[in-house]
Parts: sequence; C-alpha cells; structure tokens
Amino acid sequence: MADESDAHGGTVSPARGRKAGRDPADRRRAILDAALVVFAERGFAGARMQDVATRAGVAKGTLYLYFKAKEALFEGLVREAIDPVLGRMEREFAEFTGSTRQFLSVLFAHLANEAVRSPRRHVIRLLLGEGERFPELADFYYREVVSRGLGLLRAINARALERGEISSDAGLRFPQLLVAPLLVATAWEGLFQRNETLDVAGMLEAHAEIVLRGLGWRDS
Amino acid sequence: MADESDAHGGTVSPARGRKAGRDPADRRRAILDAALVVFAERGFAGARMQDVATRAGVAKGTLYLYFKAKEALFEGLVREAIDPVLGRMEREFAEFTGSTRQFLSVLFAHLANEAVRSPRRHVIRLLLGEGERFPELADFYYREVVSRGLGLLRAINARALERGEISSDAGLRFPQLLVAPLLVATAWEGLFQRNETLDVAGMLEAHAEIVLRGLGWRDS
Amino acid sequence: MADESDAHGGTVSPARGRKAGRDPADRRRAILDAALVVFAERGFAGARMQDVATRAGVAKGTLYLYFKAKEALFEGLVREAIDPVLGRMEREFAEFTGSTRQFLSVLFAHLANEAVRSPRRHVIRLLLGEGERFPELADFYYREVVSRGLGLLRAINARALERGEISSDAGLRFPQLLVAPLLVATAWEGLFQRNETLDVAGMLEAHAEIVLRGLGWRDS
Amino acid sequence: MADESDAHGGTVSPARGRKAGRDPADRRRAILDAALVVFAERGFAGARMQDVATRAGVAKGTLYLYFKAKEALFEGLVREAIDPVLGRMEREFAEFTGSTRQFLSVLFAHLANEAVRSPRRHVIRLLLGEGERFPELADFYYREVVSRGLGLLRAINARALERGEISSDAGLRFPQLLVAPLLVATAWEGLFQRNETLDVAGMLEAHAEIVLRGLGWRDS
DNA sequence: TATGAATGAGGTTTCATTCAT
DNA sequence: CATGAATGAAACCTCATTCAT
Repeated sequence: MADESDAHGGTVSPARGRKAGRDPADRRRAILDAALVVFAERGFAGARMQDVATRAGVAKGTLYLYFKAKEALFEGLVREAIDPVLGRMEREFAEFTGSTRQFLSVLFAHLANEAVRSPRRHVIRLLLGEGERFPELADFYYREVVSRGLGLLRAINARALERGEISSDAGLRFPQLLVAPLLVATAWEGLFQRNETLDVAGMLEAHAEIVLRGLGWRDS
Repeated sequence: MADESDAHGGTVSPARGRKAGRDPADRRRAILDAALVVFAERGFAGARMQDVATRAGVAKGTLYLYFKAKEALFEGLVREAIDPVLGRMEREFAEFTGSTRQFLSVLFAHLANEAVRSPRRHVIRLLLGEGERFPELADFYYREVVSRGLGLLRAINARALERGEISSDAGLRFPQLLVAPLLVATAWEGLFQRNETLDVAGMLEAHAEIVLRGLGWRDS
Repeated sequence: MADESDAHGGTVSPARGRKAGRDPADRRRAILDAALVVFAERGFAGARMQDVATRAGVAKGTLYLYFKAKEALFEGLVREAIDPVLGRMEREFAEFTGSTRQFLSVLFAHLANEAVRSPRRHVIRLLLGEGERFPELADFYYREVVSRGLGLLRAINARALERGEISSDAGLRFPQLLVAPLLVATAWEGLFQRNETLDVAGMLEAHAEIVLRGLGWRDS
Repeated sequence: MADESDAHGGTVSPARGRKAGRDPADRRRAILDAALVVFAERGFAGARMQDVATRAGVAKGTLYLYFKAKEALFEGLVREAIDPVLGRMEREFAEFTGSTRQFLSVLFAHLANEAVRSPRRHVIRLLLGEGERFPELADFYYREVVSRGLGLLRAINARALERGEISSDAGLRFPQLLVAPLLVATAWEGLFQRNETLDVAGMLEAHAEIVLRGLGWRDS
C-alpha cells in the first residue's frame, strides 16, 4: 500500500503516496508509513526527519506533534507495524480442519507475503540492524511477534504429532526451522536480488516438502 | 556488552606487551577489529570514528592514514572479514570420503562457529542492515561468499544424489535451505538471546536430521 | 581594526531596534556584511564560518540556510558587492555636457569613494588575493565590473578625441592606465597606511593632471 | 627559474623543478622556492606544508629543520624574495648619464620583468591578500622595497626637474603614480588573462609616454 | 640530519529539535 | 494545530606539528 518507489534515490521526492489527510489518525498513519520507508532506506541514524516529513507530506515540526523524538518515531514504527496477520493465522489454525500440509501451505503463503512483499518486511531488517541499540524494542517484538509466532508453530507441530501426521518432535523443539527460509528470502531480496533472482514461492514449496517429509510425514 | 578485543586470537604481538603493536599490519588489524565492534553496535551511520579510534588505541587522525574515509573503513571491514573457512571447506569436501551426513555435520559445526561465535558474525548482521546502501559491497559479498557457498552446497547435493544417498533435488535447486537456520541463529543471538536462549547446536543437529530425511536419505 | 558593521547605512530596520532584523533579506545582508569583514581579515581559507556567524549575529547553522557552503558565501559576497556606481557613471557620462576634465574629476571622486572608503574596497583585495582559485568569480567580475568599466573609460577617451580635447589615443588603447592609481590606493590603505599615509585625493588629482596633459589636453 | 607549471592543479605533482641538493643552503632555497609557488596558489591558510615539502623534494619534517613554523616559512619567503634588482637600479641610476626618458625605459623593463614574469610577482599578490594578518611583514616590505623604490623614483623626478627635463613636481609628490600600471599588470595576469590579454610592454610604453609628457617633458 | 607515521586541535557541515507565527 | 526558520551540538575529516627511528 504505502508508496515505495525511488527507494534508492538521493533526496526524497516531494511525497507521493498517501498525502496525509486532515484527520489526525490519517496523519499519524502517513508519518509512520513514511518513516518505515525512510528508516529502511538509511537506517536509524542515517534517516533524516526532514525526509520523513517530506514523504509524509507534512512539515518537519509536525512530526513532533505526533512523536516526541526520532527514537519515539522509530519505536512507534516497529510497534505499529505488527500486523493482524498473526492473529488471523491463530484463529484460522484453531478452526482449520484440513491437513497440516494444507495449513502449512496457507501459512507460508501469508508469511511470504508479509516477509517479502509487504513494506513491513523492512521492519525485520531494521531490527536486525538496529535492534541491539533498542533492547526494549527487541523485547517488544519478541513478545508480540516472535514468541506468538513460535507458539503457533509449536501448536501446529503438536497437533500434527497428535494426529499422527508426523513422527518427529524436532519442529516442536525448534519451530524456528519452519520459518528460517523466510528470513533468507527477506535478506536475499534486499541484498542479492541483482546478482541472482530467488524464486521465493518455489523455495517455500520445496521447503514445505522437505520439512514435512523430514518430520516423518505420512498421509493418514 | 561483552568486550571482544583480541578477537583474532593468535600470538600476542612481540613488541610492547599491550596497545595494538607498532607494526602497521597490526595497527590495521586493530583498527578493523575495533571498527567491527563499533559498527556492529551502532550501525554505519551511528558509529563514530572517534569511538573506533579509541577502541583501537590510536588517534582519530590515524584512522585516516589507513582508510580514506568512514565508508572505506566499512568496506575494508567487510572485505577483510571473509574467512578462509569457506576455502577450507571446499578443499575438505573434495577430499572427503565419508558420507554426506558426516560431511554436513562437519560443515554445520564450522559454519555455526563462523556465524554465531566468531566476531565476524556481526558482518552478516551489518550487511543485512546496511547492505542496501552499499551495493558494491553486497556484490562483493555475493561474489566472494554467497555464490561460492551456494556452489559448495550444490556440489554436496549433487554428489549425494549421484551416490544415491538422497533422492530429492530440492537442495540442488534451493541450496539456501541448507543454511537458512544459520541466519536465524545469527539474528537470534543479536536480538532475542535475553528473552529466550537458543540451543544453536541442537537446532542445527535437528536441521540436519530433517533435511537429510526430507531429501530422501537412505543409508547406503 | 575599526568596526565596520552597519556599513550600508540606510534606515535602521523597523522591527527589533538592533540585531540584524528578522526579515530574511536583512539577515542575508547582515551575513554578507559580516562575511566581507571576516574574509577580508583572514582570506578565504583562513576565515571561520563561526566568526562570520557571530559577527552577523546568527547561529552557525543559519549561514547554511542562506548559502550552501563557504564557497557559495564567498561567491555571493563578491557577486552582490558590485555596486550601482558603475551604472550611474555610465548614465551620467551619457548626459554629461561639461569637459572631459570635469567628468574625470567626478569619476575619480566616485571611484575613490568606492575603492578606498567603501567596505566594498575589500572585495578588490580579496579578488586579488584569492581570485586565481575562483576562476568563475574572476570571470564574473571581469564581465560585470572590469569590462564595463574599461568600456566606459574607452568611451570617455573616444569622445575626448572626437571633440579635440586630447590628441593621443593611448587612453583608448590602455584604459587601465586611467584607473591604475586606484589600485595602488586600495593596496596602500591595506598595507602601508601605518608606515606612511597616502593622500589619495591629492594623488588622484595629480594623476588627472598628468594624464590629461599626457594625452595632449588642450582647452577648447 | 623556479618551476611554476601546474600552478592550478589539484594535488602537487612530485616536485619537478630544483630537487634540493645536499647542501643546506640549496635545501633552504628549494624550500623557499616551493613555498612561494604553493602559497601563491592557495594563500597562507590554504597552503599545505605537505605540498611545500613534496614540491621541494624533501620530507615534511625537514621543513621544520629550516623554519620553525608555517608562519616563519611565509615570512622567510617574503623576506628572501626581495631581489637585488632594486639595488642594481639604484646604482645604475647613480651612474646613468642618458636622459630620464631613457632611464625610465630601462627601469620599466626591469620592473615589468620582476612584477610580471618573475615568480616573485606572487609576493605582491600574497602581501595584498595576507598582509593585514602579518603587519611586521608589511612593515618589512615597506622598509626594504616600497620606501626604497619610492625613494629611487623621487630621485629620478628630482634630477629630471633639476635638469629641466620636466616641469611638474607631481611625480615627486606621488611617485606611486609611476609604478601604478605595474600593479595593474600583475593583477591582470593573475585574474583576467583568460578573458582578455593585456599587452604589458605596450601599456608600459604608453604609460611612459603619457607620464613624461604629462610631467611637462621637453627635449633639452 | 632527515624522515614520515602519528597526533589531536580545529574547521566545515549536517540535522534533531524548538518555538514564534 | 501546523509550520519552517533558527539553533547549536556533534560528526567527519584535514593538516600543522612532533618525535622515534
């Protein structure tokens, strides 16, 4: 949704994308969207408040009406970037009646969207780069996203074991293994796209295949 | 947090017990080591040359005798951080007579060391965070590390297929899947260690297990 | 030595009794005035932006709102120092009905003012000292001041010849000779004033006398 | 004599010109020659000791064996740049038996050489630009060059008056008028050469003509 | 004596933040 | 509420000077 063109340009162009409606909530949204792009482009220290303002279509001073400081903006960015997708998957999982194989397909498709195509993919890279300086932010992310996500993955594994779909508990012990390729995809897009394109969908399909078989999948 | 100087082990420089040796090569090394830590802590833009100098035990101006500018220092950092480990593994693989399963164990052990314990692990995080702003650096890393690494992984898969150890070519098509957990480990150490420790060795073991089985492993 | 602020006389800015007026144009003027003094005192490289700022009564950063860089400030200084005096003389000459002798008197009086008493006299010294490093600036000055000035001098000589007031065309061929003493006066004020005062007005009078007679003056 | 090519280049080329023989006096000379060029190119503050050293063919530290500091080098430069030409002219004048007209020809020829072609011409420009910051240097120059030169010019005028060659004492009162065109020539060469070439010899000839006639010259 | 690596004060410039309008 | 001109701390980098060799 948010405009992401000219991501590599020098100076920020006079704000295309959403132009900050009069509604305070709109403004806040516009600022956060702009901030995501700008922080992603240049990192925390390298990002300029002026660029955020320009891209959000507001004046520099206005930023400070919504966020006390650059740091607060960065934190707000990460905090409000978490997406309902996780909650949706949790609910979907609770109601899902098909096979684990099927559910994994759906899950990976959603996560791939989130981690590779959505502008929120940058949040991961930002955290990777800046997380050490913002421990509470890392904590927050762990609490709100990571631990919940791993919880969901564990639940999936547990149910699959219970149902006899798989035989290994490796996925229960290391749910990270299920989503590791997503991190690779995110990193690859940002860094090596130009050198070699990566077929993300194909990779995730292959991954699902390997993992299920590797966990002892057997059609019930 | 933990201080990481003397990261490169080896013998202590002969002259002047402490203080980064008088030999120019030693100085260069000391500067790069310091830079790695400082850049890792604060990112490229956030790092201060003064901090690098102080940590390296030299004056600010001295940095510029070894590196023309901050950017050159960052680049030098990444360029000289690549380690002989990859070349060693390539040679070892050529001579290795045991099973693929055994070789993967060795490989993962080495890579885990490199990606999780060596101070060079920060290089990966730095690239993830800053790489987009240093395209030639990303190119360099792709050329010297990524493409070679993936080449090795493909060779491993090819030989395993040839020998009939595995039956799936998924690892040949997406060698990234074999090392994806390493990226997770690196990221986890930097961000979520405090919230939940990750048993990297255990995870890699489980990963090897899953992957081999997932690729159709059969003892020959 | 002598303080030269308020060099431009005129009316005091209406708002805020002192302190360089709040009007952007006033600020610009104050900065340029300050820069003239500071650059004149220490040369381009020796001048400190902080000193310019302090003398202009603004913060260091403010300078950069008006001029992109030190160099731009220096250029602005020279460009905006050219004075309407030349245009005025051109017009006056076109309408002047008296003798060339009379007109030269007027001209020298004006130029002496400009080159010896006005703070803009420093511009000449600055150009002399730094001009070689700022070729476009020298070009600009040649175009806007020198060539026009020489043109006026040639016109004066041509008319005098035409009218039979003088008989030599030396002034037509080398109009520089007419203003050479002004350069001497400017240099003298800056350098040797303390050692020996120079009676500029007297010198110019003597110069006019010599030149006219030297060009074959005859009262018509 | 001293090499003056590449006067406008960026970095100083590895010292052509005289290459600093082993004799200390030679070295000193080489350093001063180099300093003249470098200071002339960039002004006092802008000149780099490293550039002087490189051009003189010595190491940076060596400069400090001959001159205590940059400032001392600059002063030495000006002090030792004064040339025997003035003394020679004084002696020649004392012995000269020809007409004042003839002597002026000789004098102007010599001075033109000194002020336009010799590398020492830069000294004048340097003093103009930096003199205000080095009052003792200006004093020195006044004492050693200016006052002596003006003295000679006055003597010339006095003798011409005495002999009845001229009738005006204007040259006696303002001897500066006799050499003003030399300053113009020096300035012109440095600044406007590219825009319009100046025939220095022709101008000086015209100047002599005008001045003599203007002072009431009559062949005796 | 000559060298040039090392030093660190000091300069230019940027940019987060404030505040009068 | 919104603005953007002004501020000044802080960063990068240069270069005069020193001193061990």
